[in-house]
Amino acid sequence: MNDLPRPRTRRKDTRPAELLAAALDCFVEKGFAATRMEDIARRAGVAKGTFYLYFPSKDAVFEALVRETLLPRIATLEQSATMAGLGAEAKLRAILAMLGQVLADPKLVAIPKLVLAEAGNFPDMARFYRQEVIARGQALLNGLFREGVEKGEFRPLPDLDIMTRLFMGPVVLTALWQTTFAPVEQTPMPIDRVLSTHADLFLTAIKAPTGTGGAP
Amino acid sequence: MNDLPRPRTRRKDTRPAELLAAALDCFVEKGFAATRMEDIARRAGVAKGTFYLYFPSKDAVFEALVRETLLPRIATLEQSATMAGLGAEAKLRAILAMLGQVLADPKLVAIPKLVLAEAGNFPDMARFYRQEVIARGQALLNGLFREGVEKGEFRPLPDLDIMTRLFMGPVVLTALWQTTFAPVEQTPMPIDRVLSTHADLFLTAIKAPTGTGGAP
Amino acid sequence: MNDLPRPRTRRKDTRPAELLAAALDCFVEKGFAATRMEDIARRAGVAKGTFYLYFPSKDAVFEALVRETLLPRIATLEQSATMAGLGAEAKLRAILAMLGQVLADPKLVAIPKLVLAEAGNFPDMARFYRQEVIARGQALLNGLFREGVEKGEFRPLPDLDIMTRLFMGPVVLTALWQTTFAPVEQTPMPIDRVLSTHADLFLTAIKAPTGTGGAP
Amino acid sequence: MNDLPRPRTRRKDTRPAELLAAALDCFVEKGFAATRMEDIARRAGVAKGTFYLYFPSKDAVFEALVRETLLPRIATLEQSATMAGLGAEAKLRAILAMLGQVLADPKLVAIPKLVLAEAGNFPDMARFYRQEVIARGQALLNGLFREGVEKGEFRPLPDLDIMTRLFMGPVVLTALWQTTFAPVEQTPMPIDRVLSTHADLFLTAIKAPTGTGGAP
DNA sequence: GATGAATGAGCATTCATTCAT
DNA sequence: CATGAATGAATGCTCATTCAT
Repeated sequence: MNDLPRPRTRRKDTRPAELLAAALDCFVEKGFAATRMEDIARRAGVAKGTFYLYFPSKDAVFEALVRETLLPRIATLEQSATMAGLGAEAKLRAILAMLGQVLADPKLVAIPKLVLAEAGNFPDMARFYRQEVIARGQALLNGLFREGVEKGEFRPLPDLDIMTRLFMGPVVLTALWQTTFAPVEQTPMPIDRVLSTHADLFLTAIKAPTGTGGAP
Repeated sequence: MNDLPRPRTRRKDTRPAELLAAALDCFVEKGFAATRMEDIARRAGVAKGTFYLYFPSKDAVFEALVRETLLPRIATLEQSATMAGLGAEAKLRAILAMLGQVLADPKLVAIPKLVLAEAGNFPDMARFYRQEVIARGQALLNGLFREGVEKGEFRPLPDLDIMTRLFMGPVVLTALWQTTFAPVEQTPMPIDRVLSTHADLFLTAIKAPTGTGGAP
Repeated sequence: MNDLPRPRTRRKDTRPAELLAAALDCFVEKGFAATRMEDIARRAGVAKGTFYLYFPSKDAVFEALVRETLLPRIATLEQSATMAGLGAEAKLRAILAMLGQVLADPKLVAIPKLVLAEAGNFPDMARFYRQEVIARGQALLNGLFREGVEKGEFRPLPDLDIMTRLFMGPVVLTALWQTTFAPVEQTPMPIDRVLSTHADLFLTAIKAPTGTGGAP
Repeated sequence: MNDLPRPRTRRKDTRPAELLAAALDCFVEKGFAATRMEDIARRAGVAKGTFYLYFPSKDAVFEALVRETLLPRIATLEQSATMAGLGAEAKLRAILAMLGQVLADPKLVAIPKLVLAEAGNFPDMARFYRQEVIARGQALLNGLFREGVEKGEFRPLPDLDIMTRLFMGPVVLTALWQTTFAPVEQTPMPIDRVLSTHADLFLTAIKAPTGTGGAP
């Protein structure tokens, strides 16, 4: 059909990103295993062989995808946690708001899901994700909870790790929902309301009793 | 040749279950795509061809697996919710305890994860899971929350669906953790403590204020 | 064309030999690298996949070919050398005659040539050939030369290894000729005459002077 | 980027030779099939595309290699045979000495071996080699044997072609050894001793009986 | 001339599925 | 019923060759 041999455009520098984007699209649609190299190539508008000029194997594409896409995101999150103005509560709410934005972007949510789905076949990547993404997120949140407790914002919290997990639970559930059922759903999940309700409930439960104010 | 005379037990009736069990084992270990029919057959102790006497295709095995394994579990959960003695709180705690037991069994948690991972390739199954598992679970929990509110146990809850999601968040997170990182982890997650802390926090936040004022 | 789906004959035991024969044919015709698995399969009258039921890889076919075909031949040679009746000369002539028969069979000569051609890409096989074929041949011939010297048949021979090489030289040349140029040649090389002339010349040169001295 | 300004020496004339040299290196190391155009190009210090400015295809490189490298060598040999001073024996020994030098150079021996290995895939080249190299060598040697017989140096030799082959046998064997097993061998073959012993034996066998002449 | 990014036909290998026994 | 040898479409990857720069 496409008789014209396609201009064979030369753009060594932008190619990797284009290819990763195409790969992500495919992985999101069909999963890693069901995606053929040719799918990715075609979607990127190049020939099959071109892919191998930039990535040595199908696995490598996946790893690059995780590395390139997740790391910057985490860094952003860490920075924003530091800069935030005042209380731990405010910071937690800010983080939840940010996560809400991530959750709204199907492509971004897709990557963690891919990692989960393929963890068994890519143990190295699971480890990488565990250490570079989850561990850093945990440290960030643990720190905020500790800060809140120390400043008297929160009541004493016996196990920070558990708090972190409970805090992230609804985020994870929402992420999964978005990637799995949202396409088939008629009424979309109101991400922001879920997360803000979560913040309200969760903070209510851990906040130090306010003006418990015994009078003299 | 046939050293062990392998009684070739005519157990046409138990076969499907055995095959499904073998399939589950394989899927859990290597994922759906990476599991070969031969793996399943060998694990079940039958020949490759035998499989096709009971299931028409690899996909069919997967679907049967989900159907057969999840439905009974849900039924159990629904029943237990009905029978439970008294308050909504008690029922919610009981459900959480049950889920804790499910979470402790790697095989059981594996199935939802498989569904998630393969939802893209098996839209029918995703729909099935959405309707038969999730929807029913949602209805169950929504009912309990409504009951709690009506009986005055809980304070007014504007959006029951959201409550249900927040309630399930930590359960989902734990499930994912168990199937994905637990194998690589040195210190296991204390499922029960996570869930009981969750119950405490969550219920604290939604319970109706107790000593409401009391007049002298 | 072949609409009838071919009876899918079952013959697990004869297959490997058939496949090796087909592979040898192909390798002889086109060399190892230029032979496609499909060529071999088609020539053996099976489907491509069937090959992998019996050999794990293309390389493995080659190795099996060398092992299966050469070893028995060497064993035969060794035995015949032992049994031979009397003098070293007679045994050497007998060996040459045997080799002449091998040389007349294009398939048999083809294997050593393949080994030579692919030695660079299959160092293991080169080593195997060096040790199992050449070393054993050398030992055999060295022994015969030593025997001849000790019995007074031959004059003292300072370096047996060199004798062995000189003895084998014309055999090797002939082998190469057969596999390389014979197909393109109009007048075939008279193998037997070459070898018998070789025997005459070579033995003339190493035989102990007969009428040793004797004074009148 | 282009750190070394690589003078881009306009040496259009020396290029082909350089490329052939690089190609030979590669072919020797890995064989024809396993050598990639990129290997050759890199070794020659040029870009892949540059190769195609000088040779139309990979096959062409091979053919050029054989043509360019072998022909001069043969010419040298022919000349030296003519010029040599006196007897046929001396000339034969001289030729053997020359061949010994060729045999000591791995690169030179590699070419005939490549021809042998690829004869099946390059019938034209095989024919070329047969006619331009082998036939001329045969003619040369046949001539020397005839000369020796006519001059009474050698005893009558019924079939000169066969003599030539027997004469070349050990040379061929040595060549093969050098290219195939020498790299893996601990004790190298003493080429010169093999060839000089060969000369001694062979000439002993064909020389006319010397002054057998008992006087009356 | 020289480059090297791009191409796509080609090949080894895998695996779900079939069917003669 | 059960088997497992046979099948062949499908897929990841390679590499000779082209051509815009």
